Amino acid sequence: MMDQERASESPSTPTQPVRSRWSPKPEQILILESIFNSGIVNPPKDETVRIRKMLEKFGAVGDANVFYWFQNRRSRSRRRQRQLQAATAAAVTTRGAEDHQHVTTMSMHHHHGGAVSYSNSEIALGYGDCSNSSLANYFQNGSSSQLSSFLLGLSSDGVCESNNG
Amino acid sequence: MMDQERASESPSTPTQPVRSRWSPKPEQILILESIFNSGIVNPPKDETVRIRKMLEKFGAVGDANVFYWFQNRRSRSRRRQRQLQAATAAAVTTRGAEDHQHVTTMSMHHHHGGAVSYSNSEIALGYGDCSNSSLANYFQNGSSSQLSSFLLGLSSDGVCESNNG
DNA sequence: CTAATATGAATGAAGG
DNA sequence: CCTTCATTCATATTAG
Repeated sequence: MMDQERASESPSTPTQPVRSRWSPKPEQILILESIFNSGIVNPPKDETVRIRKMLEKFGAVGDANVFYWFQNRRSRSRRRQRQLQAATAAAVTTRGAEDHQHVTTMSMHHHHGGAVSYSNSEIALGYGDCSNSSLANYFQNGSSSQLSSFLLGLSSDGVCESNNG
Repeated sequence: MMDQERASESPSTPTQPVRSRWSPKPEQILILESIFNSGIVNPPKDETVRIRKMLEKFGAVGDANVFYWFQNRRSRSRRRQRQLQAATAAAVTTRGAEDHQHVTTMSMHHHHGGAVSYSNSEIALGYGDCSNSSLANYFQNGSSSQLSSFLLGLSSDGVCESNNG
């Protein structure tokens, strides 16, 4: 379908284990999530290329990888959102029943979904991006200064910022 | 993929350790496997919800859990069959070659062949479903009558049935 | 205690 | 956009 490109790690390098699929580096993940949280959830082709070039500084990556990443990100963020809303609704519905409540709602074989305007609505919710486990201490060693530069250039809309006084 | 409802046991009960991930009860496993062996290996959303509701009678479970279960089931059933097939093929191919060949199972990213509907074709092979160890004696105590009702309602297509004289 | 295994969950990639 | 598949990660359980 949308055969954009292919990012091939160098399988010829025995120094690193061959990966059949792209594994985004922590820095790359940070960049991608930052962009996504900045409101750019569906970057056009041009933007995708720019992003890819940025990511390439931290490891091999192709336009397709970036494209897939955003596509999956959108899809899964939406799914989470729907699930949470459904769960909340169900919780309200089940008032009075102390027994089991069924958290129904899940998007599966429901062919056709309907074009929706996915703007920066569901973003900035704290389902865990900033305090991303090992990601935190990863940069404690000061591995990449370029990353910091990039991150600082982003609009701090809902982007990870320490609210520590 | 989609989010999961984190169906946890009651963390308030110190008698049992909290489970970070869903652990299907024996009855639930029986139901799931029965459904799977009935030919429903990829239940649509509606069916998934129904299944989840059924499972909920035996313990907390979410749609996502059911979805994951079927996904993993399909994937692993296939993988095992593929592995067996590969082993057989290799055995035939290596006739005359005294060299030692170890079933490396390396498939690479060689997208699927074309099979879509996995009905009761690969099922009924004896990798252990019916004679499911502890599952058998579990129900010897007559824990759930509802389960029996359900199991009897299934089409005995290739489902576990005692082939006694 | 550590290694191996089983399996629930997460994610990259692809098809439609 | 949606679903689905293959692979991988994480953890629970079991074997040594």
